[in-house]
Amino acid sequence: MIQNVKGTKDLLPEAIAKWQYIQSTLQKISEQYNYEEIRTPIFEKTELFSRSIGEVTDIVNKEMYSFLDKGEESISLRPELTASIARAVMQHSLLRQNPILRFWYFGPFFRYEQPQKGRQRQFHQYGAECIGSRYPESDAEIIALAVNIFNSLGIKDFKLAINSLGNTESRANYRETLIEFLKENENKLSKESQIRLQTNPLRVLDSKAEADIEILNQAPNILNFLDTESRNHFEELLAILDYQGIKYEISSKLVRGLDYYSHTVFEFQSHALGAQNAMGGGGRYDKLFLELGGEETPAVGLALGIERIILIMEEKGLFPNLEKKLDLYIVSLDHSNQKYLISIAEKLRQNGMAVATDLLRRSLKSQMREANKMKANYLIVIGDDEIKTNLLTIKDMRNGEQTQYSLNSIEEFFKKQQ
RNA sequence: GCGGGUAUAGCUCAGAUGGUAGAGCACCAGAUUGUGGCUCUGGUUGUCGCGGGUUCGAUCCCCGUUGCUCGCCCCA
Repeated sequence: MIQNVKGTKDLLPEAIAKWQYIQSTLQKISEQYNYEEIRTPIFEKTELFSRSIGEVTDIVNKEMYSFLDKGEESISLRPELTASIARAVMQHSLLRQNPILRFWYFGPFFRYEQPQKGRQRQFHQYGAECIGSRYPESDAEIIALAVNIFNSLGIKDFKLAINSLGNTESRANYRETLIEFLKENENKLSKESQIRLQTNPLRVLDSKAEADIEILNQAPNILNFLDTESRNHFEELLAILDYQGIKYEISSKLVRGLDYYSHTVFEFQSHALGAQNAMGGGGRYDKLFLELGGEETPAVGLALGIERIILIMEEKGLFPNLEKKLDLYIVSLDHSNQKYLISIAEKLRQNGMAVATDLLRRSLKSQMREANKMKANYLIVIGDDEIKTNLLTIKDMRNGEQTQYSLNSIEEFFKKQQ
């Protein structure tokens, strides 16, 4: 039997109810913050991602689904959306019409990795991007948006880790000092970290190897290298968060994997997840537009992992009762009445009711069982008596009460119910 | 790319020192041929992941392989 591709999942109807619940919350909160939905293509030219995310990052190096199309052009399934949004903003000159843009998105993303808990090859992200402001108010808005989403979903048990990488200059200064420090301790570092020392030294800070952590405790702190501008930005942001009562933890070793971040970086972490404890994260990317060949444009963004949020919500029992109820099930005693039954079902659907009927010519008992299983509120019975008298028997499935009505008065009856 | 665990009915799982398999749930039908839920009765479903080896005989032992899963790396 042909099976789904490794790292992908089918979303069966039971799961869909949860997804719709989450999506409607995401849309509602996004709109409250005046963010507008944006949808860009599932695939882009590979170059867009390699230039933005960074050539040496794992995402670009080994995790992208890339292929040559029939025009011999290298195409990649999107591993994230920030680059696509930047591309769309530049391509349509959106900033000429509006100095500030607020977008949100929801959709599938693709990375070729070994699947494990909370990590798939096709996964889904919600994200928000605030483009055009260099001020910390925009960082704070993005963070508050995320906090509000978690609140609305009932997720309370999480940690907001926050750090500043500073601007290009202070980041470069720190990088040099860090390399010097790491080289002194190179032989004590893990193999992974020794490699990263060459390719992307800042990310050595992220290492989870115990030996590395001990060494890193002695490492220079990035926050001591922020210049005045960078420090002001960070402190102003923290002051806004304090004022809003948003709790955070400054973690000077938080360095996110994408190259384009500068100044603020942050991550939402939860213990409910396994090893993949980040349920969302983001940061400021003031240099991204420049890297992509556009004008320098300050921006800050955020992404949440939907599968991880669902894992947390399932574990904590945060989903409300999402059971769907059916308005009405129509049963017939004799299959020769099918045409009549169908015409009544159609009529009531046109009045806005959700109506189901039996398609297997089953016994009355079986039809009733199915109506019960579908949680139908009402049942209409059609038999010879009903046809003779031109009345319909309607039963309230919740209390078992049964009455007879003409078709017209049934329509009236259901109008009142709605 | 690397390491651990695991694979038996649609689902969750039992099983025997090797003699070709069960339970619960689900599903279907029935319990006064015009009435569901609770209860009761009956019923359907498996190449015991796949390939090879040992054996009179393998779902069980051995080897290989694949899927799933958890972890490393990295990320959401």
